[in-house]
Amino acid sequence: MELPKIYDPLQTEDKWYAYWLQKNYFHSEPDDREPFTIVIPPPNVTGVLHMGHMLNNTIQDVLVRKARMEGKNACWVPGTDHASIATEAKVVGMLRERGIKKSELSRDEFMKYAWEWKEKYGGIILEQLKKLGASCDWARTRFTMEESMSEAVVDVFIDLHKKGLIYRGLRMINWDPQAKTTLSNEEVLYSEENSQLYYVKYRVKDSEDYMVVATVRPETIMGDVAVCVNPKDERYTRLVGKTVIVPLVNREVPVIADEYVDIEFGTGALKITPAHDANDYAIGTKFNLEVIDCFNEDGTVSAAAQVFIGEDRFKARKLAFEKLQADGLILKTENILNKVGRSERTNAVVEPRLSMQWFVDMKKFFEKNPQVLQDVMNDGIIFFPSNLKNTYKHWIDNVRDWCISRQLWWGQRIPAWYDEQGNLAAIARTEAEAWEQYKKSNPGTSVKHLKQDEDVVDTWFSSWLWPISVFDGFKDPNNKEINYYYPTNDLVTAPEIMFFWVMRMIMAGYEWRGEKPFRNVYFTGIVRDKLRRKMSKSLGNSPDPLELIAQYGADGVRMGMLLCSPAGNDILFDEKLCEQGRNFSNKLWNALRLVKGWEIKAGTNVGNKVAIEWMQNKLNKVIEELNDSYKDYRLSEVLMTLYKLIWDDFCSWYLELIKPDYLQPIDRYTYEKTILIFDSLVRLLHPFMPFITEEIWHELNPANEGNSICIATYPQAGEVNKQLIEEATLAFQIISNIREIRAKAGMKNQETVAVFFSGKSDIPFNAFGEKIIKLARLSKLKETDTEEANAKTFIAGGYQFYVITGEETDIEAEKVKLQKELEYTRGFLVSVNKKLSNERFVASAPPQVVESEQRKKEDAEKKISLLEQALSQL
RNA sequence: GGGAGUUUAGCUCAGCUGGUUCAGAGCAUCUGCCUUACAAGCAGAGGGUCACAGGUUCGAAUCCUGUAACUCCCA
Repeated sequence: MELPKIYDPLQTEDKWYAYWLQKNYFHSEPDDREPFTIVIPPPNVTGVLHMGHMLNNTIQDVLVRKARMEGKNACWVPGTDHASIATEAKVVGMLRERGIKKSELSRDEFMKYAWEWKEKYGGIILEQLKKLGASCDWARTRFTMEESMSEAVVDVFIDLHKKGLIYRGLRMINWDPQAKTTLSNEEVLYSEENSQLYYVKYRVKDSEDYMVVATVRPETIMGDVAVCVNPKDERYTRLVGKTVIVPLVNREVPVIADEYVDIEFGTGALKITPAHDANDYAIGTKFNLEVIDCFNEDGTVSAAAQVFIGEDRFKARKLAFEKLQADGLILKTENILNKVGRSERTNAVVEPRLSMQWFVDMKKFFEKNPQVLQDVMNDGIIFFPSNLKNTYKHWIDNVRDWCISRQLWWGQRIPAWYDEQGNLAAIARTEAEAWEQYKKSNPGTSVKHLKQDEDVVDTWFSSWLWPISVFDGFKDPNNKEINYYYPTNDLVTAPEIMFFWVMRMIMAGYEWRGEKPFRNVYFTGIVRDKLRRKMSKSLGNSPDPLELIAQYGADGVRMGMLLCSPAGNDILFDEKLCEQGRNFSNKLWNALRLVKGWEIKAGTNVGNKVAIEWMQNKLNKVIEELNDSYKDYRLSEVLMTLYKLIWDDFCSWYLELIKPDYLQPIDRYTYEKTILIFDSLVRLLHPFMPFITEEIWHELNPANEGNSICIATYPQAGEVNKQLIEEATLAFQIISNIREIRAKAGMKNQETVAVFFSGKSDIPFNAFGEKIIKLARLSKLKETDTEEANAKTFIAGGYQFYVITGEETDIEAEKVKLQKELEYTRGFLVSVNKKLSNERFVASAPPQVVESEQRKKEDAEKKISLLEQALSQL
């Protein structure tokens, strides 16, 4: 059978993925083995795979595949979240295309369309993950809006309310007066616009004095309840505590002082309109001020404003200005640039508006569950990288209550019920239950109907339950699965959602399971482009992952992503990285071609034993290093180490060492050992490059037919013969030195060269003598006690080598070279001696360090004497 | 405005509790090779005042202080 010269991932990847699914390797059921669990950070159902997902899921797959090979019961639970805002926007868009307006639909009708949309498009991203090779247990796929998970959400709401951890309160929201809907922060676009700044006189009561207040929104003057200045502002000290008269409505309001006010901006005096500005609202609350809402929901002036009633807010601005001017209260106007927020959908200027919302009382929650902070701080839950612990603490220390209601339909509807006047009547799952509750506390009520809250809960209010709810831990808190899989092992996610999601999962874990949801949290970086811009759809700077996979193979892309993505660091994505991954695949493939191309003859080539043993020892040594890196989740380091092991040690050294001459067969012993080594290498690499390793693993051994590398054993480190590794390193150094000399002398590859050596060292290289002759293409390698004339020389491992290139040696150049090395080594010796003669060093440095300095000294002295000898003989 | 973080080769990054095996890796660059596994390759080479300025120490990329630039989070 002929293997093609270039590896083609398209040929293998789909084939093996189908095979794995068919064999059900990724499915997990509780059993006696140690569990290894990861729950996927559920991607948004509206999403398509982007580079962030690629990175994140590749990392999870590496961890899961390794655990599976280690014999653990690996379970990776996939799923999606319902993303209320994004999905609702998509559904509205779909309806618009069909000529349907959301406002024409009932809630139930809308939900039908939404589910239709979800069924059609909601699974795309999961299918894409399969292309990447993700070894999820697909039978466990969950969705945050499915019935049982939604029930958990509602129950949790009710439970928190009972515990007094949920309350209803006012909050400033972004209101779109054109669409008459609330907007999330993400749906508001801010831009710099030209505005007028009006300087308005507010008369001081019972005085000829007045204050000047600068505002861009004179139409909100009717809602003013105070004027605020900075306490440090000496211009106004005399006025603090006095009363001023609000123009247009002649309301008497106090002058108050608060640090918040910027002395530099405008006149340093700020009018306080709690109903129409979030900061003003905060100050209003602090000073216990009245709230006067002077707009209706369509942006017209309300009756509460007293004047301009019914006029549009922009018209009212003009009218207010004219009236103020007529009253002689305008000092001046000024053109300024300020940030104006507009609705992403209607482009209407967003109106800050107070509205009743549901909140989770975070402070109380943390008081009840102090482990949420403590367990992270004392590494009960370990963060990678650990410096993110600071950020986590900072967040918790400065937490604000979590607003969980959203003015949308797509999501779990809030289980709150109101009477006809809009008073809260009950918190209950169903109308019947609500009714029963209400009647119990209000016997003989005249209320006829209860109405459920129109809002839904925040999507994060579903996601924070994810590690528990995917195992039905709410429905059935003591079931076999939750007891087995929870707490999960690793969570892999982006640092941006540490607060939105990670912290809240930890909260939920302690509140309802009394236990953390996961042991380790690995924070990936943000994928950026070469210009350090975040990859985003709107910038169009994100490559299509599926196209990348088509071009470089999933293995190539996985490797490209992981090669330079240390935990927590941003990764600057460059297609070149995938190219490197593809090239590596090809390298592996060609190593296979070489090995598979050999004709095998019986017997043992004793000369290869040293190479085989070296490679086995090197392998053991590297496995230890890999384990260390894995322990700290340094996956890019693991991958780089494997890359070098395979490319440099295995391909460049080992295969060249044992490779028979052209068209010559290989001995069975060497062949079999090589297959075993190769087998270990692909098993080590499998978590990173699952497809090509599966393909090669099958090619290496016909006995693997019907089996899979997915469940093959992960290689264990054996003992390491350090001496042998040192000998090999020296031999390779010698070879490289000779090659360099050959290259400089312009020798042809076929030409051989004679090499002599003298000197002694603790590290012998004779075991590799034959191999040096082979790889450096020598005619002979002999010890000598006389000086070889007309030779190029070098020193390695305490030996002096003479390479007879046949070329006239430039003695002067040779002298300069040796002199330079001699000087460097002498300088080195001086610094080492300085250290060793320093009593404080010898006394205070650890003995190991002193010992190694001693060794350095001896080596340097030896080298100096060799160099001096060589120089004197030139 | 408050907080956190980053700054090491042209690029992306390692460098754990200070000690010339600590100044590294990969990519890129340069030179020479189409040597029948691989030109998506082989063999070699060059490249850094470890952001800047002070300090602690026998010794600092590593610890401390300050400065500058950038990034992120919150307001």
